[in-house]
Amino acid sequence: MAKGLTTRKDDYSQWYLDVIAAADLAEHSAVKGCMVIKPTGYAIWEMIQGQLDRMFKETGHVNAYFPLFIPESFMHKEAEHVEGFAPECAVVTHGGGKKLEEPLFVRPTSETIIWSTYKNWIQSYRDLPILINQWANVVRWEMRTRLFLRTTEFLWQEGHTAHASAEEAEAETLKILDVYRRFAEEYMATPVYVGCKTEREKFAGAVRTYCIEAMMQDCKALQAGTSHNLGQNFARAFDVTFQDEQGKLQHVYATSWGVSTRLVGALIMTHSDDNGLVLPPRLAPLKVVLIPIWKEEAEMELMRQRARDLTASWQGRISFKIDDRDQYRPGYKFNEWEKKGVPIRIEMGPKDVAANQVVVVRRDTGEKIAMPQENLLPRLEALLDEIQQNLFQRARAFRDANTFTVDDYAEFASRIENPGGFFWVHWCGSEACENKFQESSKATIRTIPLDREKEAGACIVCGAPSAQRVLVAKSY
RNA sequence: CGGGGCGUAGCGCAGUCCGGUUAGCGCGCCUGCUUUGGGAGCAGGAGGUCCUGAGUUCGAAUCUCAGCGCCCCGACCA
Repeated sequence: MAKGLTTRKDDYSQWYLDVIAAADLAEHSAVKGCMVIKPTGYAIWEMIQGQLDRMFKETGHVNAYFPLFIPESFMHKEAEHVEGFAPECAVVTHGGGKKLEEPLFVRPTSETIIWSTYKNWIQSYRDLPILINQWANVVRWEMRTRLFLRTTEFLWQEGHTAHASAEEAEAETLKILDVYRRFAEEYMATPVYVGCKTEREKFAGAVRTYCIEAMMQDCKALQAGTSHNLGQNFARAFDVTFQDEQGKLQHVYATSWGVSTRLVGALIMTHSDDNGLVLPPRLAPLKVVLIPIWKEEAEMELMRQRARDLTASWQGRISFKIDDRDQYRPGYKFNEWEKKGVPIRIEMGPKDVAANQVVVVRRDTGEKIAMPQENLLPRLEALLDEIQQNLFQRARAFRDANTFTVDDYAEFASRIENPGGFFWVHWCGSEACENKFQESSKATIRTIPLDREKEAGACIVCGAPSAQRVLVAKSY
């Protein structure tokens, strides 16, 4: 293997794959389009899961689990849904050596199996709301796959809620959108734009789809999470009704929302550099690695002991590791932990022990800081916070520097190709004009923003009146 | 499904055009010694259905035919 990684400048896609290999996150499996998530990569997913799970529970949700298999007839009950998903589904036709009476779809998403179940759970407004999340795997037979960003099978969470009114469902959809935004910004240190998808881009079967969109270091957009207001579509398809307080029978209102292992890909492409993975401290499974250094064998046990003494009080307070392997030299270890994205490395050799200090190295900047050994833990915790903030600010500065406001179509078409980036443009709302964006460069409307000031203008394509700008970019 | 490329050791590759000793190189791995503050050095060693099948030939990694698989570029997508 080459000593260094492919650089982002030379070949961004190859760099992405190199980072995954160097950090030992995942590899291709024997099954086409499916990946093996290795322990180091899975640990990151567990950090993501842990925090999101807390946030879901704080907002009143509970976890449950529904089957992997969905009877074919269920898939066909919601017209738009089946049209959108059927072409990319895996279907089981045989079981126990016999052909099945009815084929079973491997879930591409669980709306249908869940709403067929909710039918039995809901009779009265008193049964509502239902606020359920499930952690699961799903399968979508994609034509082209990329590790973490798009694999045939992937891990995700999907929330499926049931409500008594359209207003309540909309409030839930937006509440989760805000959970996703907070998670992206405060934990992933990834700034996102929040907004609404166009009719063309919305989820198959939804009334409205909201999303968070992030910018990767190649200036392409990545949809990092979606929250759908499903209206009464699935309740109608599965005939799920409830009696309201007036005794009137109504169809139930629904939402669904999800984020996936794609977030690991987002993390990689937001922060990592040409030396490997860079992880935001809050999602780093391992936050500190301590590398004792010795010259002679006699020093080895001494330095190991000093390392254990130094960290004795850290147990249970911070995730750390002492790398005292004797078969590798310090330089090798420095490099290895850099590739793996550990936020803080501590070097401690005989010179440091003599000076009663350690050398602390930041992964985000490479800066080396001498720190006294006394009271080290609080200093490290403060530094982790600082790294977390720095990564967020760095990512936001990058995104802002590559986001442009444009009012002329020719200028847009030229600049989306080179240098690329995010573009705020006026759009009249017609699908014809929406398709036009794609002609120039495969760019699409990523989102109709929620949190930006409205501003009247003229559609950049046709000149018709526009009430606000939308975000256009090339995407993953 | 269209266009391109590739299957040789765990990984990356050379050898294939023009058939011929025991199939080679780098990394990694194992053993030993010397090393250890930014990817160590030396010595020894282990590891191969050359993608599969059939054919041509005295002889096939190499030539022929068929098949399988994977990767990259497009259309589909979290």
